[in-house]
Amino acid sequence: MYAECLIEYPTKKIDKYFTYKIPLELQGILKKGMKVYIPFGNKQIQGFVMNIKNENDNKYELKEIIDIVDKELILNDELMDLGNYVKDITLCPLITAYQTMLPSSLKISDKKTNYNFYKTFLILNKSEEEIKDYLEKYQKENDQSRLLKDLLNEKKVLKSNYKTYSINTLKNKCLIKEVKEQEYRINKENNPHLVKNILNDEQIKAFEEIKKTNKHEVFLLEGITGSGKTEVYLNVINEVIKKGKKAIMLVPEITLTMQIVNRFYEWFGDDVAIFHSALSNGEKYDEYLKILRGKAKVVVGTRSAIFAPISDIGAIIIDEEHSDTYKQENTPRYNAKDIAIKRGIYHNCPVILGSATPTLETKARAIKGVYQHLKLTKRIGASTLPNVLIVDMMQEVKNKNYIFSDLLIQKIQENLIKKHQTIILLNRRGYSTTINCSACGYTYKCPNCDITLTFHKSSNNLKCHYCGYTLKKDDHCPNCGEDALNYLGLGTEKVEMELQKIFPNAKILRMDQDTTMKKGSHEEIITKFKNQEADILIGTQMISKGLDFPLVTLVGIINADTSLNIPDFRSNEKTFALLYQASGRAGRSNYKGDVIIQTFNPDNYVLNCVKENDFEKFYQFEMNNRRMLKYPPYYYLIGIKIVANDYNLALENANKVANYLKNNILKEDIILGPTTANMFKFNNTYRFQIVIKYRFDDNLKKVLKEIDDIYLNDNKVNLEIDINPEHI
DNA sequence: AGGGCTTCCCGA
DNA sequence: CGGGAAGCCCTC
Repeated sequence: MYAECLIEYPTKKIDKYFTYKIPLELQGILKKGMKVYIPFGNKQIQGFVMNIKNENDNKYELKEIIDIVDKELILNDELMDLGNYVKDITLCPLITAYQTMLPSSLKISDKKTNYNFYKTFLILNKSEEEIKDYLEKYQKENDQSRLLKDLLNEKKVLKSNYKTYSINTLKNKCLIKEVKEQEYRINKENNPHLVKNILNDEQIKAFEEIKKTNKHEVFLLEGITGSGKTEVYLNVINEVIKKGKKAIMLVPEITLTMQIVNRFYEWFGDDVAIFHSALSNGEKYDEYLKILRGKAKVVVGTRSAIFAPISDIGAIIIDEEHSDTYKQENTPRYNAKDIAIKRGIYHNCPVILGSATPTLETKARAIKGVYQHLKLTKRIGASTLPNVLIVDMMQEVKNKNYIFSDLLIQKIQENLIKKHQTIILLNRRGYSTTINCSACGYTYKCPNCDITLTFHKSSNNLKCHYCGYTLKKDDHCPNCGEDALNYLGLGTEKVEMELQKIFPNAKILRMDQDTTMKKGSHEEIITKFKNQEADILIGTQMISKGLDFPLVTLVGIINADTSLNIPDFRSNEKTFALLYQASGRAGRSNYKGDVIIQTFNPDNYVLNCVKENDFEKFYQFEMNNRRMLKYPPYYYLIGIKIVANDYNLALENANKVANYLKNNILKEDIILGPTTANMFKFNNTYRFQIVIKYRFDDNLKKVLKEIDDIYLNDNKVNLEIDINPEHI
């Protein structure tokens, strides 16, 4: 017997099968879809079994498979096929597709404990009698005996309450062992107070439509912020479970979505498995096995959870479907929405895309009838949509208001008096975005990347937000030595300091990448704010998503222009979604909410659509732009990046690629570029970009593969092909 | 990917 | 002629 294997190295150069002999003792046990240890060249690596066959048509002597990595870890036929699909739509090496599906860790010893989603407990590993005997002989009163006595009384104790030394000693004597339990796990039994909210007529209608379907169908659940989409999901999944089937629910980012995850635990308790990249390898492995063994009926997770190895899928839900986190930005560059639909077809089950601000592609398909369009137009309960005001910062600057407008200050003041809470959004971290010298014009720039360094006052450092380069700031200009450094631009850190100056008694929290470095700090900040331990929360876009703070009645958006000015075809769409979502944080209870948008472009159409809370109007406007500029959903896009350490080499090859495309693809296809890519110089590599816009071209993928092959053996020039890119 | 083998270029 | 770097090729 022989096995055809893929090699663990993710390179297109060796993206082919290697045949190995299956030793007798593994025959019958080894299955396709398993990982194995194999000799390769002069070392031992991992392989992935694609096929098992009786005949060997190779002429040379074959090597033998050494062992199976994990007998339980095996990919089923659906997922084996899905790997080929991922390769086909993203042009990645096949092994990369399987590596994304399987938990990366294979060694259970890899487990990291004490991660915030889990707690580690200790239990006895011997009978109570044996422990009592041991204690009698031991005769000492210390941490070790205390631990054993506690265990006799309580059966299970928290590891963190005891000294590591005592634990290790007792573990070595095989008297105790460790078990890990999920911290957030709420069993149905322990939680009899589950409140199933009563659905309103729109929610019922949406739920009934989805429930009714007995075939694969894609639904767009378009519901304004606060309209109760989650309750619809919960009911759908409940129905799926009743039928003996299972469900996958994708969320954009789990740390920011714990409120939703907790709601899932309330409904489904132990039937829920969570899956996301912040889990340690050991934890991922555990959750994966739980799913594989059929112990999980609902998988909640981020992008890669779409590959969860469950059979009998009854529904796939993608919450906040417009979120760009569903597109993977490195190989394999897949979009979880495509995988969801592929799996939906396989399992003959509905796929539900939910959002208040769906992508234009999704909305257009819903309007065309490709997807079934369900709408939630009313906020649940007594809450109403907030009142949005636009403030012209051009006028404010004349009054020397560079950061906060008079109106925003006044509203914050009122809120402080009323003991209501305020959220301030600024989509840029750090203190100031640029430092320059007014004497000689010197600007601090990253030596590796083509951007200015952002100043972080708390650490007195200048940081590159691309590559992480850090530099200590000098007191004087490093170029001319003058004491003339200017701080330009604005970040969350500065907003926090300035606001504290204006309101010295207000309690202010800041949430951005710099304050959430530690695991669990997201949760900590959110919980503090929710418990009203602070009056004002300042943050970047991470505070705009899905959070529900009943007492927030004011949202201030500082410099709404930043995201409008990003040179990307989606910048309008992203801006609308960000501001609309942020606005949705205001007035989620009985109090009427206010949103203040500060901008230098008060007449901007997108901002005015936000002001009017009118997604429909925005949609019409932006569809028109996209049609005229030939962008999705009217045209498909392909992005090709040409990357090299040398500027000229990159440019030269970018031109070569463009020429090759011109000669080989349809005349109707549009080729843009080569131009410098978005992060033109990044980590000392130069990046050029070509964009293809096309409508119908069956031959295109073949041409892309050809180009890809040309650069296979070039180790100076790298190609990155992104099919249906999220950003260009 | 990574190791080994070949080639090629330059100083002596 | 020799050494070292760069390129090329192979791995079941």
